[in-house]
Amino acid sequence: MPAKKIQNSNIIKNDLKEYSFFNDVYDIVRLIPRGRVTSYGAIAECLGAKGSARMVGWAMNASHQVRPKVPAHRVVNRNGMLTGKHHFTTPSEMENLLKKEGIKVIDDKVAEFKNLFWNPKTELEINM
DNA sequence: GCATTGACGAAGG
DNA sequence: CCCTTCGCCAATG
Repeated sequence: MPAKKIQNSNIIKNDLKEYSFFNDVYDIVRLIPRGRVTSYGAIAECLGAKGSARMVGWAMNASHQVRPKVPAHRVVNRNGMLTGKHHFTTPSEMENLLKKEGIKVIDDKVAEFKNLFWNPKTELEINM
């Protein structure tokens, strides 16, 4: 699959099951540059699973224990809202991490979201 | 096994 | 512009 080609990073070997989809998601998220953000749907679409944005969210859920680390805070919903903040160690952690990268967060939303949006499909120029 | 639940998103009212 | 419905599909009860 495309994402595996993007980066043959050390994929987490979940002992028995290896969910390539999850790993593909993690690989893409790891490629998001500092100070940029993307959305769940964009990642899903990039993987050819356009309608499965929720699965990306589910993958993020498990991403905390994954190594190498996954910058899950750079993934927000399509409106730039920090819908996943409650899944971090503290509700303010996600916002703090983003601010640390120079991203302004106003009212749980990424300011200038449109400009900071990093579309994996076009930025990486994946060929399916 | 069926029902419910989501860090989603598009469409319709 | 807000709300609901629906498709999506792994995980959970």
